[in-house]
Amino acid sequence: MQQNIFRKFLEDRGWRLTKQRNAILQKAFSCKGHFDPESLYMEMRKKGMKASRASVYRTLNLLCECGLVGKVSKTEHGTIYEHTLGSHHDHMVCTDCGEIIEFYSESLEKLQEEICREMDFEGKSHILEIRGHCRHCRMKKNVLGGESSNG
Amino acid sequence: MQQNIFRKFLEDRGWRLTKQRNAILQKAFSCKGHFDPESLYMEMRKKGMKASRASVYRTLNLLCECGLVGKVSKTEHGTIYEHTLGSHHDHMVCTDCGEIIEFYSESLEKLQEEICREMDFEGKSHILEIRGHCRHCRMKKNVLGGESSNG
DNA sequence: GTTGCATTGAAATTGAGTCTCAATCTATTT
DNA sequence: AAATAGATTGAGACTCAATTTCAATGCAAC
Repeated sequence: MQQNIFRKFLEDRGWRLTKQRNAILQKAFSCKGHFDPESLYMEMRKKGMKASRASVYRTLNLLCECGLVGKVSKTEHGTIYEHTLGSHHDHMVCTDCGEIIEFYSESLEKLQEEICREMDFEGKSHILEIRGHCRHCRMKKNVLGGESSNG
Repeated sequence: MQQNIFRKFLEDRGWRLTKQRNAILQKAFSCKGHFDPESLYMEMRKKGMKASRASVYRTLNLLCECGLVGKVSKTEHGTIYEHTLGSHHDHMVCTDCGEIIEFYSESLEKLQEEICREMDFEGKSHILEIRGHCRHCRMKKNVLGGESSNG
């Protein structure tokens, strides 16, 4: 369980799992998929869980270090995080509605390993973001635009 | 040539290819590989090409829109750009020395297209960043650390 | 030359993220 | 229980990339 992992990570450094750190951890893991520090901070305030903005950022960095959460991507409006207890996956981002779709492809992973070998690069991790349009937005566009391409 | 592409892009909108915009375009394309707005701005100042910071950022956004340059990644120290007249490629980033190595794999492109088809996602572009250690840094580490693993 | 925009640059502003530092907490020792 | 030591916190200051503002300027068309 993530709490124990985090506690161990902290104790190894002579640090403690404080109320605030635990609250932030819980909140981060209560999010369905992805989250950003600012929203997390705001939601915690709303729900009366007290932790300062500084603590949120500090703790998220710690959680990154111990691998419990990861940075998905940096947008205009800050860093997007996700919790990474599940298996590794990549992302498709709909540039219309912002939806983030997770996917995983064994072949893709294997292929990247192979490429790294070929290039004599020691790959440790990767971020793949495919940008485009999700089915939902494509359909919406067809309805609104009414473009019936003859081709 | 990039100047004509940019001019056309601007004229389509009733805008002009001004001295500043052209200077920024030239400077961006004179960079070998990757560049960031701040360095570009500073180098332009040094060489006496006058354009304000605002114009640099504004023009880079325009160049992005018309596809002549692209954002490679967002780092702690700002956005990294590249000019994209060459063919598409992906990046390996050495987390030790920061070197960015470009690579291209037809199979990788094909595989991604296939995955998009499977997921019913209309992929328009992608950003793949493999993070790890370049050969150079790996060798340096071996020399310094002297870790002769017996395994 | 005047009208109408586009453009520019200096400076102000925004906003994410980090840092500072005095106050507080917690475990341990005496 | 008091003292000690170090970790932790939060408010707010700060940094820095990037954007916005706005008055001044440029440029084309009439």
